[in-house]
Amino acid sequence: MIDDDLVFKALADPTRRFLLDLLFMVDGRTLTGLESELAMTRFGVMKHLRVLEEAGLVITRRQGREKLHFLNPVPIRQIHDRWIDKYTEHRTAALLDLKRELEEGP
Amino acid sequence: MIDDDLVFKALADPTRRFLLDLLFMVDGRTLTGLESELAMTRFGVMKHLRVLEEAGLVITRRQGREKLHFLNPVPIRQIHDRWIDKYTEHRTAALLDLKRELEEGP
DNA sequence: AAGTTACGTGACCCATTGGTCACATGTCAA
DNA sequence: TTGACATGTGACCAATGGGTCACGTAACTT
Repeated sequence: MIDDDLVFKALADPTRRFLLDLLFMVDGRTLTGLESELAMTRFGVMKHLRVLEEAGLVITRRQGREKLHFLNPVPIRQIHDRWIDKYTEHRTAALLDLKRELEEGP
Repeated sequence: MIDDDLVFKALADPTRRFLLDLLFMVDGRTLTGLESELAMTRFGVMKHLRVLEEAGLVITRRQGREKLHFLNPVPIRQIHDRWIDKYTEHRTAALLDLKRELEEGP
């Protein structure tokens, strides 16, 4: 009941979700590299990355004077498993596939 | 980029997550019924349910003077699909199964 | 050694949010 | 129709959180 709070709080901000999107596309990026994609100061980005790291959504590795950031998908999967049991999983996924199909057209 | 923000903001609060847990166990509950399980005023619970409803995580149906609340798992599944692609899904799920097994013991 | 690059810390300001209360509306039962 | 029950609204207060800045440390380069 404690550490999952960090995960949800971390995901609550759109900037942090965008950072996860960036890492989802290209993993192992550096702070200044990520900063260049955002309309924000380096300090703001650093704060957000720190929140993501403390939540376990981002894993870091130091390399010289650089700090590399990697996306960790495990907490995301845990969110899924909390409110979707194995029986309704197929149903929900099928519903979403149908929804996407209808929105995208033929 | 707009309505998914409501979902994540809604999930950011522990009380609201607990409300989802309650609905995950017993669906279709009423406001006063949910209030009795929380150490909070009815107004606080009402506010939280409103946030969940606007996010689409809870679907409601009026029945006389009562308002029934149901859990909607679709947005949860969408979160999952955003950062876990189909290729790493099995790997992540297997990793979590292993983690649970180790924590629960033999 | 000196300059440059990359990351880090603490304090500060403004906006948002969780929670409560006084008050109000609608609905069922006798 | 009177009273009890279930839900709603608006204002209000304290606390949290996003963003910036001045300043500081560590590492690569020449």
